[in-house]
Amino acid sequence: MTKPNTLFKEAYNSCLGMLSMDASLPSETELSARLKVSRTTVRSVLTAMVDAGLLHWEKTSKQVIRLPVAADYFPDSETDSISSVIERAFMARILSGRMTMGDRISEADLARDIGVSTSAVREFLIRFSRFGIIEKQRNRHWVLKGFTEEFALELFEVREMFEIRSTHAFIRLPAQHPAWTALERIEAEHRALLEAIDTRYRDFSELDERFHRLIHNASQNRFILEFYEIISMIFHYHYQWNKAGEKERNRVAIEEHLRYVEGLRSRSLIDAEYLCRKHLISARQTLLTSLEQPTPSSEVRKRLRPALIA
Amino acid sequence: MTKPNTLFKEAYNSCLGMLSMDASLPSETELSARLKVSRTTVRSVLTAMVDAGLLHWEKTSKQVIRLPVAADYFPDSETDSISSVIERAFMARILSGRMTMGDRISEADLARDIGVSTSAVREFLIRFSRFGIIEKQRNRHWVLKGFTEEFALELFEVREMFEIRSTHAFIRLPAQHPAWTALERIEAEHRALLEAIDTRYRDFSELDERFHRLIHNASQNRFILEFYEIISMIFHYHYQWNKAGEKERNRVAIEEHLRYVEGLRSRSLIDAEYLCRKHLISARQTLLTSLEQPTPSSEVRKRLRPALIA
DNA sequence: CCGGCGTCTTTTATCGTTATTAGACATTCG
DNA sequence: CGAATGTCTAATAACGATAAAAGACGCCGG
Repeated sequence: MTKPNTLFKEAYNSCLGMLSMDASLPSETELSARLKVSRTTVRSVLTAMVDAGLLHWEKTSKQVIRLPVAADYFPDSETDSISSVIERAFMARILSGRMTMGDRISEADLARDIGVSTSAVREFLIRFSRFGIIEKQRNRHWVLKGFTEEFALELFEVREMFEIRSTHAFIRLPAQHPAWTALERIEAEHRALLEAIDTRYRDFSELDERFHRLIHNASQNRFILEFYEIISMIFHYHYQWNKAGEKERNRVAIEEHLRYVEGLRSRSLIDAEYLCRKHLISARQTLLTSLEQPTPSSEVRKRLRPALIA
Repeated sequence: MTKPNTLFKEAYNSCLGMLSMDASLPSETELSARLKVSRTTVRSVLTAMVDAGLLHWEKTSKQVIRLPVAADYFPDSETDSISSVIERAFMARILSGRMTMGDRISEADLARDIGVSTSAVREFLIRFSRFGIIEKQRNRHWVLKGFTEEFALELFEVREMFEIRSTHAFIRLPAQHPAWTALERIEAEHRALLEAIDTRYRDFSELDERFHRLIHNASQNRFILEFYEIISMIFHYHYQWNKAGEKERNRVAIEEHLRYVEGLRSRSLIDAEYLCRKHLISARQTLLTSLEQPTPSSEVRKRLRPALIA
C-alpha cells in the first residue's frame, strides 16, 4: 500500500451530509473551501458520488438524485490517518500501564503490533518526542521516560508559568478585543453545563480545552501555544483513561473556571493570578491522584482500543 | 544507498588517535564504552585497522604495527550523519536570507538540492518543527514562519521566564552540590578568556552555552532543558553567521556573566534575578540587531557552505 | 564464575517507489 | 472578464527493502 485515501473518505463522508433534495451542491471551489481539501479531492468525491448513484453531475450542475443512507458512508476506521491510529495505539500502551519507565521502545515492534510500516512509526515517534515522554540517542533505541509523577510536576511547573503570563496578557487586552466576548460565551457555556452537570459532565473536557486555549492565545507566543498542545494531548488521553470521580471532579473544575473568569473580568492582576493558581493546583492534584492507580478498568480499556486486548 | 557507515568512520578516526607504539589497545568492551559505539562497530573498526596494516589483532592481543598518518583518516565530510548535513544546509538557507517569511518549503526540492532522499528531509523537518520556525498542516506543504524579530521576542520572553526560574532553583542548591564547584570552574574560564579576549574571543560561544546550560540544569525540568536546546541551536548558527562586532559583544557578555555569577553566589534572589535579566536583555538586543541585517558577508557564507554559493 | 571474545538475531537509518493530494495553468461559460 | 471547470504537473504520505549498528547468547580461559 502507498498513500491511503483517508482524506478522500473523510471528505466524502462529510460531503454526504451536505446533500439535500431541494438544493444542489455549490461550486467545486466553494466545496473545496468548505471541506478544507483541494479541488482535486473534491472532484474525486463528486465522481464517486456519481458512481454511487447519488448525484447527477455535469459541469456546473450538480443534481442530487437520492439522499445518502448509512451504507453510503465509509466506516470511521477508514477515515483516520495512519498517524492518528499510531498515536492512539501508542497512548493506549502507555496509559494501560503495560509499559513502565525505562522500557525500550522498538520501532519495528510497534510497527508490527499496530500493523503499519516502520517509517510511519518512526515519524510518529519523532513528532511525539517533543512531549518529553520518550527519548532516544543517535543510533540507539527509544526509551520510555514515562508518564510519571515527575513528569506531571514538571509539566505543571511550566504550565503555571505560562498560564499566569497569558493571564496577564489577557487582562491587558483592550475592552473591545474579541477575546472578551469569546470569554463571555465560554462563561455562559460553563453555566449551562453546570446546570445539567448530572447528564452532561462528559462535555467538560472539550470546554476545558477551549477555555484554556482562549487564555493562552492572548500570550501571542508560539512557544506558549505550542506547549499548550502538550497539555492538551495529555489531558485528552488522561480523560479517556481515568473516569474515577469524573462528575464531581468536573463540577469542581467548572466552578473554579467561573471564579477564574470573574478574576479576569475584574482586570485585577492579583485576583486573576490567584484564581488561576488555585485552579491549576487542583488540576495538578487530579492528574497526580490518577497517576497513582495506573491501570484503568478493563471496561475503559476495551472501549478505547479493542485490537490490543486480545 | 542504504544506512551509511558514518558512525563506523567516526569511530575509526577516533580510534586512530588512541594508537601508540608502546601500549596495546584495551578490550573490545572497553573500546566500545570509550568510543560510545557498540562492540559490533568496534570489531569493524579493528578489522579495518588490520586491513590497513595498522594493527596485529588476534583475540585479546592488539599490537600496533605502525602509527597512523593523515591519509589513514576518513575525511570529515564522510563522518557527518545525513541529518546533520541536512540541518546545516537548511540553516544556511534560512540565515542567508534567500528565503523569506511565508515561503513554501518543498521536501522534494530540499532533498534534490542537498542530495539526500525525501524521507531524510521529511524526518528532519518534523524534528526541526519544534523550534517554531517552520510549520505545516496535514497534507500540505511546510511554510517558513521565519527567523524574524517576532520570533526572537517570543523566544526571549520564554527564555527569561525559564532562566529566572532556573536561577532561583540554582540558588536553593545546597552548598555542597557539585553545581557550585562547576560554577567556580566556569567563572575561572571566563576570567581567563577575558584576559586573552583579543585572540580567543571566538571561544566564547561554547563557554556561553555551557554556562547557561549549567544554570538551567538546576531547574530539573525537562521542558526547560528542552527549550534550552532551541536557544542553543539558534545561537549556534547565529554566531556562525553574524560576526559583526563579535569581539566587543563577547567581551561585554563575559562581564555580564561574571556579575551574574556573583549574584548567584551571593544567594540573593533579587540580585541574581536582576543580573540575569540584565544579561538576557542585552543578549536579546544582540540578536535583534543582527536580524536587521540578514545577509551575511560573502566571506562568511563561503566558509560555511561552499556548495551552495556556485 | 566473570570478564572477554565469537557468532547470530534484531533493530535502526537510510533509500527508492507509488497512489493520493495539492496546486498551477489553460479553457470555457454565463 | 471573472468565476467555474478541465487538465496537467509536482509534491506529499505512505510503503518495503537493505546495509549498518546494536544487542543477545553462549563459550572459553584464568
